[in-house]
Amino acid sequence: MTSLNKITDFRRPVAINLANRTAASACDDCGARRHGLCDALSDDEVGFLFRAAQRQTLPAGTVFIEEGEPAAYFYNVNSGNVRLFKSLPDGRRQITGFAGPGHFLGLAATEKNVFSAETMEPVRLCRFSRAAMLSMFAEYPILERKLLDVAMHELVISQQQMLLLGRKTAIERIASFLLSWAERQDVCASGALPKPHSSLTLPLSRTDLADYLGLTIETVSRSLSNLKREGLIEIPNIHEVVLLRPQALSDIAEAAV
Amino acid sequence: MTSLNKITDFRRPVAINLANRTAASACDDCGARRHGLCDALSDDEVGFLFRAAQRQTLPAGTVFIEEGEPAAYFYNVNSGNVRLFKSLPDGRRQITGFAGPGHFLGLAATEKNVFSAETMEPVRLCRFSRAAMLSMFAEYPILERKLLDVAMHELVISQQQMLLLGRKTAIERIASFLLSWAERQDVCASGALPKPHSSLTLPLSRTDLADYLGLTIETVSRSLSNLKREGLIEIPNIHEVVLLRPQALSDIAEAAV
DNA sequence: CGTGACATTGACTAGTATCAACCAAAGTGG
DNA sequence: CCACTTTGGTTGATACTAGTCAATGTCACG
Repeated sequence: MTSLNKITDFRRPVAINLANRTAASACDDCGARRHGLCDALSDDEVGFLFRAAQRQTLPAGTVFIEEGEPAAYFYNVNSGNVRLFKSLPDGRRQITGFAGPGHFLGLAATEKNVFSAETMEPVRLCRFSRAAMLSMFAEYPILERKLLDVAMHELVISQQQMLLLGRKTAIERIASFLLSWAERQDVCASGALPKPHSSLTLPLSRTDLADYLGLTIETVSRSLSNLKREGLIEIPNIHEVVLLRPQALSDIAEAAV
Repeated sequence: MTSLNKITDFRRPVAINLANRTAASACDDCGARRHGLCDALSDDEVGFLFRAAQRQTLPAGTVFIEEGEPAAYFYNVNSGNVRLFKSLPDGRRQITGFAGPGHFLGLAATEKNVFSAETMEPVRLCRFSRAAMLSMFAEYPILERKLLDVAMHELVISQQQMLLLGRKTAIERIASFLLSWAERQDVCASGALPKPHSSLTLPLSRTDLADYLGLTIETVSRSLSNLKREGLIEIPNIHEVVLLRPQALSDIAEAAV
């Protein structure tokens, strides 16, 4: 079914040497194989990507895209989480989003990067040069279609976030975040509320949360404490939150009247 | 300017096709013919679009896309300006952007509209059904690529706006807005500041401005007054602002240290 | 067991929202 | 043509949310 022989006949580009693995099997082990761009592709198509990509493994806290620098590469996250952000000269920071396995980075890139990206934990990713992207588009137009889908989805998220940042109160922002994060984690049915007592893991620090929601860490902490005091959530530990009354959270998040 | 410039170059020699003369000449008069999607197309291609489109003329204040309603159509603005926004049940509103001639609407659409659109003045637009869009994509894949560019540019804008809404003070938001609006108006070289005394027209009410910048009309008014008092701007009348010291405005907008 | 990083809580402040008065321009109708 | 109303904008007084500054708490780690 797949033309593995042909694929492995070709010489691989530099990057990390994956020794005696074939492209397809290497990608099979990848956290992104069934997500995002790669999910749109067949095994031999993904093999093409594999050969076009340079694979990288980065330690936590690495800034691998820097706002203002020439935008040389596109990235696809294989494992680990990444924060995307913009900064002001005086240090104020706004996190514009998070990217996990399968997420494609570089959509909002012009000649210069317009945002920065930093690993939140050890991260593996595939890196593509501009030229590689070109040839991939030429070879597999479906990628373009897929990227358009991704971009449109990003736009939807962005607009939600603009509403949150521009018009919601602190407690509403926290409630909104908890619900959206639960959805992201559960991949539950669209629109459905997470079931009560569903526990979610926050790989984010309070600082990240604050910079994502346009608040300070103190306000984030206080808001979470309020929700706890009101019995809407439980906080077993710093990186875990249990949603006790998702409906009540939703009422707060959407400012139900 | 737009993101994938190097990848997507749509300029083509203009070829007059007699078969589509009607369409081509009709579109020639259109404010959008040399912008956005239509700019990517030759005359006969645009003729195809012309036949696929339903043309509408709407009075000021018409909400023609409503958040939550089934997303049946895509739109291309021909003349006039449109505001895009999201609302909370209690009436709070966040304007997520404005669309003028040549702007394509519907990028952030899933099955349901995720935002609303309202005409700010009399508006003419081309309306496409979902089916029409699909057939257009099939016929002219270049459209998809162009849409990707548009979407990517929108993403860049969105991220800037998130930084503004999440982290900037009132006065910084106003300064940022004035500069970006001047750029939009002048279509000046990227990064260049508008020259002093360049006058800009704001077709927006203070309410629109407030809902776009995540402020109240009072704060907008006060911030403008402050800038006037400090001699950075002049306000000949409600809908006109003269930038006296763009550099000073820029220092405020970007929080220069 | 001490140290440092991160989180929570408290006291106070600042910036923006709210409420209200006032103003100017643009209708509207006698 | 001129009062009267309406609409949108500005300005002032006050309230309140979230920010700032500071002390305390918690946990992981050497």
